[in-house]
Amino acid sequence: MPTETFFNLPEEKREKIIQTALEEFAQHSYAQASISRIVRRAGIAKGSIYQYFKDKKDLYLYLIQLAGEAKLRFIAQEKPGARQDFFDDFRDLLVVGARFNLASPRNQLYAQMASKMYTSPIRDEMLTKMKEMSEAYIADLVRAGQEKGQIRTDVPVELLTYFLNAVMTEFHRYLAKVAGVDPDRIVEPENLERVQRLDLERIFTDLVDVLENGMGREDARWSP
Amino acid sequence: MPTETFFNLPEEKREKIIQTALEEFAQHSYAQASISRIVRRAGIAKGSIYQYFKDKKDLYLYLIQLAGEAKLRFIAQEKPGARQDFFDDFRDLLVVGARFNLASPRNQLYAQMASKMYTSPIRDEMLTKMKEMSEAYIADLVRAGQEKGQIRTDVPVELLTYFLNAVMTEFHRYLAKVAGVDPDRIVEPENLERVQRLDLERIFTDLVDVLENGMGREDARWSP
Amino acid sequence: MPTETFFNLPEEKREKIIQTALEEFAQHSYAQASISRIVRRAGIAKGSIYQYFKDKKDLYLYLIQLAGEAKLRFIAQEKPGARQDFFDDFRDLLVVGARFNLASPRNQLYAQMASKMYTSPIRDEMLTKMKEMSEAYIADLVRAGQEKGQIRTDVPVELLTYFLNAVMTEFHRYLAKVAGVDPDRIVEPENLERVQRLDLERIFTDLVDVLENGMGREDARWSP
Amino acid sequence: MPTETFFNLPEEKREKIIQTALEEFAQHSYAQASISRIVRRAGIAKGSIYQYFKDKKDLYLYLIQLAGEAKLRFIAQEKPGARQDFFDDFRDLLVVGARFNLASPRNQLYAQMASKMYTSPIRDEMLTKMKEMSEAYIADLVRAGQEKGQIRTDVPVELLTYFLNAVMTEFHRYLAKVAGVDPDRIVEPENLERVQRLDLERIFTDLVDVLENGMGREDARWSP
DNA sequence: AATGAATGAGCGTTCATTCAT
DNA sequence: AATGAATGAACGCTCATTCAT
Repeated sequence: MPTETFFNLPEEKREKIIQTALEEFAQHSYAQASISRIVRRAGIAKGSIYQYFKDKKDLYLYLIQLAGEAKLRFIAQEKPGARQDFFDDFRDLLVVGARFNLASPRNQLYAQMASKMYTSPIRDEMLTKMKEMSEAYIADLVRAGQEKGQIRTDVPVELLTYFLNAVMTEFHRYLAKVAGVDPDRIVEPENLERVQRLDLERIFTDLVDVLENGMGREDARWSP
Repeated sequence: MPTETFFNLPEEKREKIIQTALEEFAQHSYAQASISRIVRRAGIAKGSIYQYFKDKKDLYLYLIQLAGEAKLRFIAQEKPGARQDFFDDFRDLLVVGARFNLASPRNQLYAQMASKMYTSPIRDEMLTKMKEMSEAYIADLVRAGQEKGQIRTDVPVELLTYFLNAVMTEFHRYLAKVAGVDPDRIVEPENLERVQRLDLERIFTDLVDVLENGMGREDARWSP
Repeated sequence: MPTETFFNLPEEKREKIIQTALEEFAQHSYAQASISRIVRRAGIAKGSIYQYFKDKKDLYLYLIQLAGEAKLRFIAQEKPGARQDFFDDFRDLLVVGARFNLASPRNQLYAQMASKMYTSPIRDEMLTKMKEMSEAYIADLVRAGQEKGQIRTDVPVELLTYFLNAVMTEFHRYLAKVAGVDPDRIVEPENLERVQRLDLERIFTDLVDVLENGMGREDARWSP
Repeated sequence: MPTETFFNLPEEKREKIIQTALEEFAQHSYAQASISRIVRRAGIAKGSIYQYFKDKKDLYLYLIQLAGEAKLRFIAQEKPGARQDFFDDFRDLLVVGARFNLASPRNQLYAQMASKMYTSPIRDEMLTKMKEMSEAYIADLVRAGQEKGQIRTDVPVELLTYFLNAVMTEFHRYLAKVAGVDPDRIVEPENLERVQRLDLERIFTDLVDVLENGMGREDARWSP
């Protein structure tokens, strides 16, 4: 995590550094990301970055953390309270997640950083914990859904959780695919716009419908 | 592709090189994978690797090709012919895929290499073709399933394809999870064994059941 | 061209680097010149040279530029203004050129770098321009000489230009020869001294006399 | 010099090796010339070249020697015996030299190899001797010319020798220039043709006329 | 606190040459 | 005699990190 020095920096400078670093790490893999490029583009001295962060890894982890926090904050704020129906809730989750990503270019960067969590070459306790938390959250939802009698109980909860996870993880690729956009260049404004123009409501509805029929309790399915 | 020289090498040496290179490239991203490390661990001279392969990229592509071939060969041999039912076929696909991965540590490496196909920083005709083929293969299956009246037609085929893709892509993570194993260390023999001890039949059956109910045609569902 | 960093270096260090690099590039062809050798002999870290110059080519071009500038500065300072007679002017050119080369070992290095201009494997705009300028300069002199009626017009101007060029290009070999010195080791102080002790005035006079009789207008020749 | 083994080779193979090596060394500087490329293009084993030549240098020197010999043989055969007039003789020398170069692509390669003699990075006794011989040859001609009263004696013989040398050395550049051809690509057939189409007779006549007036004895000049 | 010069291990790649067969 | 695999030093260059000011 950053040093005290970093937090004493004038807001603007701190922001510039974060923005630049986000762009760098979103665009490149951890190993390919270049500290030199970051300081050059942020207009600060090479040595300074090491006054703010212990090393490359430290900066990287901080960005992921920031991303996670931003996402959580957004969700806490935007997500309607839990409703009665699991699938409605899950749909809300997807909607809010997508809205987060599309809300601003910065959020797209956050989204990309957050997704690195799962494939990062860095072994780190914090990452592990975040990963576990997000998986546990889904698992809890599923379990609650089962208890409310909305989710079938004849397959293990882990399987269903994995299912939902897979769906969420790969979702942005689907959107990119449908929008005809390179999934790795989704941050670029024109690509972002294209995705925003999709009929997301419709897509979500279909998606959740598939899930509902696959995962829902027998008698809950296809009753008109 | 490798030089003639490489194929003239004694089996054992060739094998050592491939094994070492597979481990290196499976463990690291393309950019991070180190030729120096490979030769050091394979016990050959730095110059030698360049007698066998044009350059790093050449070696990398060869490994992916090897992986693809091995997988195809396995599938051709093990997969029962197409049956009447889409979901039975898809289940076969998963079963055979998983059996391939678990058949040997080498196959696990192959599987990891093959999966790089989708995220490789290398733009190469062969890779592109392989990727397209595998995506088209799933889409074709889905379309055929719809024609046979086994798959619902009220959601776009792309959505269903994406679904299946997500399931396949993330599947090995699920197995690792259930087996209580670090997904990135699945190659290690003891981890491999743990996964092998899972009741794969049961897992597959459940998984496909979920899919069948989510994706199948209305009247095909839940018929006892 | 060098980075700002380079110019911020303490004079002495900068000088050491330039001197070492000049020696390396003067002694070897571009391809054979070794950055490793330069840094070793200059006593700096390998990475440092890349803080000062973009790459090998950048360093090389800088040295040539330095050489060109030094020579021009010297000429501007030492050369008497144009006189009436072409051959007097050309003699001046030779005199000043030779004086430049012999003024210091450094200048000898400069002279060697400058001469690389003509045979460099590097295609570079600056080099091309310098080459063209120097060729055009001679051609202009010749044409002016013809207009003033001092140079014969019955042979093509290109032939005469080539003549003068050949004379200038090979001149330093002649001096070396007469001084009994290896032309490739002219930079070494003792060799330099030997050449400096030659009766240059006499040599120039003879040389220009030959040229004047060969190239001058008929009636201008041998008039006592 | 080559080993006995080399001379025992079938004519055709030996020829192939020489031709390929000539092309390589003519096209690249000594350091840039690549043994690997030579053996690849000559279709022989890497090790073989070292059965024929001690090392790269040995091969290189042999090629220069071959070139020198070929040129001498050509001259001995084609050059009219010494005539009365020095300048006629020198003109013959140029004519025969040019004819040699243009006689065949192979001769162009020889010519380029021979010219490397003067700028070679290799210090070798043979080279030194060849260089000295060719300089001495010119010097002898000049001295004889003076004795016959055809060359002025009021400037040192070395100066005149240097003059003629410069003229000969730089001559091919002049031809290339006039023919509008890159001097470094003169070997290529189309460029060779362009040079061949020049009015060489006229060029030689002009050139020697300039020399004659510049170097000839006073009373020999401009007598119609 | 900020600077930016210095460092040196490491990279992929090339090459002439050697050596076992 | 011929082969071609093996070698390893050397190259230009990059990089995260350190350190003196």
